[in-house]
Amino acid sequence: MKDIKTILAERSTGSTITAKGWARTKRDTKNAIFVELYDGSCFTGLQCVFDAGSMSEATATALARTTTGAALAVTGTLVDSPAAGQPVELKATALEVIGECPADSYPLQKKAHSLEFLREIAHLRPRTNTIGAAARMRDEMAYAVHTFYHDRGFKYVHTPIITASDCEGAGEMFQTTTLDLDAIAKHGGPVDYSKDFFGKKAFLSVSGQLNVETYCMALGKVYTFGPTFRAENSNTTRHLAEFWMIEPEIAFAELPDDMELAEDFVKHLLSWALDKCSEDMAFFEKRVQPGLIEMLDSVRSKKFAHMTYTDAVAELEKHKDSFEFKPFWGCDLQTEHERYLSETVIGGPVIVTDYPKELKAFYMRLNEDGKTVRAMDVLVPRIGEIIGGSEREYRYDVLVANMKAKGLDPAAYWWYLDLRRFGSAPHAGFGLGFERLLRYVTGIENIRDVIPFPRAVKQADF
RNA sequence: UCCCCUGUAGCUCAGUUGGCAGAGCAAGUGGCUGUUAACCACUGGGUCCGUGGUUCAAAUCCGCGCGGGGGAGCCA
Repeated sequence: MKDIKTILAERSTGSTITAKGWARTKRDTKNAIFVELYDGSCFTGLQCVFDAGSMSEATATALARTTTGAALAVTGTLVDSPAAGQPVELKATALEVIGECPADSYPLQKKAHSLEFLREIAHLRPRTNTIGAAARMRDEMAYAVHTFYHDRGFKYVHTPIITASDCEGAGEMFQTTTLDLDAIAKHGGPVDYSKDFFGKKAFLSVSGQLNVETYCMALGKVYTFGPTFRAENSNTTRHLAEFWMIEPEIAFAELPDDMELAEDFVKHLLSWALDKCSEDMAFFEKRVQPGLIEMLDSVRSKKFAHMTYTDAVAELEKHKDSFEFKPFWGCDLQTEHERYLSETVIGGPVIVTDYPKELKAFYMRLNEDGKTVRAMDVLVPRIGEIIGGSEREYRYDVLVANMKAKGLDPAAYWWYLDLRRFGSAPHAGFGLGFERLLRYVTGIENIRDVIPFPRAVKQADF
């Protein structure tokens, strides 16, 4: 059996085919009944036409049971469509209702639903145009990620999801345990983690970076792409408690190499979306965010601007009246600052580099000035920060000093420090939030609508 | 964690100064010479989020609770 994407692509008119899928809509006229069949293989459905005058009684009965959402098998002849709207259609001769879908209780109707409502029926929402298209785009973008790195000789490394070290202090962590918390609560005594599964405290990973650096120092060019967990109490359209992150790491590389990789990567992903997902992208353009395609197209053809943090702050200080938080050297760039830089100052993507060391993580390479580190953030219009990365500190003594300055115990990072003791080399990498990329590409505002089952504060249903 | 908005039919929302619960879409029925989120007509459909209070009278005003959304912070 061919899926609808194949049927529509082949257009083998005159052939007899059976298509299986679900009814999106049924439209009645006196002489003909139209059923739009979709199977998820592509955005467009297959129009099935039933001749009211010549259909069998069995088909008429099945048609009466056909409602929005019903699972169907339709057999007929593929013909050129006499009407506008679709090049071919299925002139149906037989219809089987595989699974009924009672119209009076089925939550999805042939009308537009709000994304808020659809979140409450996450098990049914992939059947809608918007969420279905987002799901196909998610698949394509994941494939594009692997294609990009594989074609460049990067090795895909699976870093652990469970970790016993508070890696980079990148955020609040979820603790994992097999201890009986109810029993411990009854006793009221201190918790003995030596009796826990790993013999010590364990958490879900907030980043694969530290682990992937070990393989970077062995395989040269590596990346991770996996789930990441942050237990932060944040309730926004761009945060999840469980999200997917891509983290490449390249050996014998410095910050300019890292920036070049990030730019190539973003452009590869945008090109993939625009060139290979045009049908779904056309839907996002039409129904989700008009202007989306032109905006993405301009980004992929434009050289990313570069700017140091110091220059960025100087630029922001010229317009300080337009900000709630007044910018000054040493301040963390607020969302309003980031968007102003990319949207107003540059009018496109901009990479901001060389941030004050106090603002960034311990593993970033210290500059000669002793005040800034070789960090980079890629800022894009509408979204703000989409990539954060840096050249890593590969000098043992400087790294240890950085850790101490940030109140970290070097002994806890003994294996990470070993990378600097044995054959250390400059290396760099970055992290890209996969769902943030999907927000950017699809135009869907809320991050909870670009992941099948969102996990956020007080939200772990389905 | 902080600030703001919001909760009324299956969905999206209106509801005036506190005075009989409304519309569009969806559903059901009928019509329509090929429809494209079809169209036209009719019909059915309500714990006004919950709870306590003010009042002759509360969807409407007040307190508390719960849910949803947006923004900030944190970050990817």
